[in-house]
Amino acid sequence: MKVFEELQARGLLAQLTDEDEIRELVNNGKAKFYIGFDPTADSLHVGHFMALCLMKRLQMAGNQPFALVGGGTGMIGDPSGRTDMRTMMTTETIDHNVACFKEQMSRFIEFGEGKAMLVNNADWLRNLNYIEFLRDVGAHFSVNRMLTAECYKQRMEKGLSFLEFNYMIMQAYDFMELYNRYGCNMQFGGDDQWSNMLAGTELIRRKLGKDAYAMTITLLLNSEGKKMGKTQKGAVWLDPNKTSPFEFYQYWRNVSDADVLKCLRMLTFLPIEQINEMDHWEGSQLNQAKDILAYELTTLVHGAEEAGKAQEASKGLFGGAGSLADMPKAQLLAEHFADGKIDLIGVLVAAGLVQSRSEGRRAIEQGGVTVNDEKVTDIKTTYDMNQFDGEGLIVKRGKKNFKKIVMK
RNA sequence: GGAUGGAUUCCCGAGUGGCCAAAGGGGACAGACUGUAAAUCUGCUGCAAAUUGCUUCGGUGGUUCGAAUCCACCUCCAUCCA
Repeated sequence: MKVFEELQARGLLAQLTDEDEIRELVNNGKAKFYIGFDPTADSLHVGHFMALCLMKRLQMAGNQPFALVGGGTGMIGDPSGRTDMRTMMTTETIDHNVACFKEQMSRFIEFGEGKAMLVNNADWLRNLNYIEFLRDVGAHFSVNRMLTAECYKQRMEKGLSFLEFNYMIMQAYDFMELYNRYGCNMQFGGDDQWSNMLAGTELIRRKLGKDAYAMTITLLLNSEGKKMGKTQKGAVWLDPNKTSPFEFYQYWRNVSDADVLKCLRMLTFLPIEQINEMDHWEGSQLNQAKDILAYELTTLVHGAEEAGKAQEASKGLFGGAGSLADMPKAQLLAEHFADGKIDLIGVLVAAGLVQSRSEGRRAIEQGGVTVNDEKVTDIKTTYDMNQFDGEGLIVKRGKKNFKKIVMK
């Protein structure tokens, strides 16, 4: 199976400008394509991960990828798929985020001579001359047409600033710039980028009279139609300091039944045949599929060692077997104690298991807290300092939040 | 620049002088049931030294014994006119 068919079989492809042409180039390793990443935070997240995997797959098939970080477009903010305005970031923040992106990306993609290339659109966007740019590029865009683009629809309700309205033009200009500089004639990206990408192919056709292609990958939505990789606390990050390997593992371990196979297909590098086998799995057997998914993804992002630890810790806590050595820990300091004692609420707060003492009180009163597997319902329970010596205590809030508490 | 409507807790949204830490819904969290899933049911959802106290209804000042609610000014948003 060639790479294009592989992508198709995994359900990754959403929209294409010219299927035959793209298949031809991609399958023969002749494509030069780019994917853009706007530095909206100081770490990549799961959405970016899909795009990076796509890059990797295509690179393995001999194509040349360009990873474009948006040091310039980040100054504008993409209105696509948003109902509210993006907060404006300072140049310092953007540059910092760009640096973080670069570092994380180089762990997934091989950069270097003849391999993948990393470019930053700040290099050509930040110094544009307004008047020249308007005459040169702006003249080729019809506002009437832009307004009909899907990515602006939602914003027509809530309001759209002129700043953000220009985002599409910037992205189109990027595409043309990469075409001119490197002969890059393909752009891939998330499906929400479709109209921005089309703007690029059209600009290239009008300005240069050349053909360029665009292809989008399916957005990873869960069975409820929400973007995956987001939790209530925010995105699932690839940076281990923002989302620990254990949390990362748990996120995928907990996806709903309806989404496991889709995630395996779209996110992992397991052979498609092997995944199709799992299609017959039902009921509790699907639990195994979730374990495979979680392990595979954690390995890809954090390495086999961390994935193994996360898996062991999970089994220890949920399955009985396995090791508890690598479960999340929290340390208490002497200053947490008064007269050598600390109450349970204080422990919960200090360990970060609850946000406030009120929340801790509630959790205990509702029977949601266990210490070393024993339910504690008295909010006045206190502990001595020496109880946290050695192995310490395992404190659990709810079914899935726990920490091993030890003394510093 | 002009006219009108609006800003309430994580989100939507009720509340137009005291009975308001603020209805209802969603989400989140906890419990039961389960397979670390979904669905369902129950509880809970500002903070704390916790039958009490403190801080909160865009901002600042004012009226009042008392303000989310009334007044003034300001900021932001939407719609229409230019």
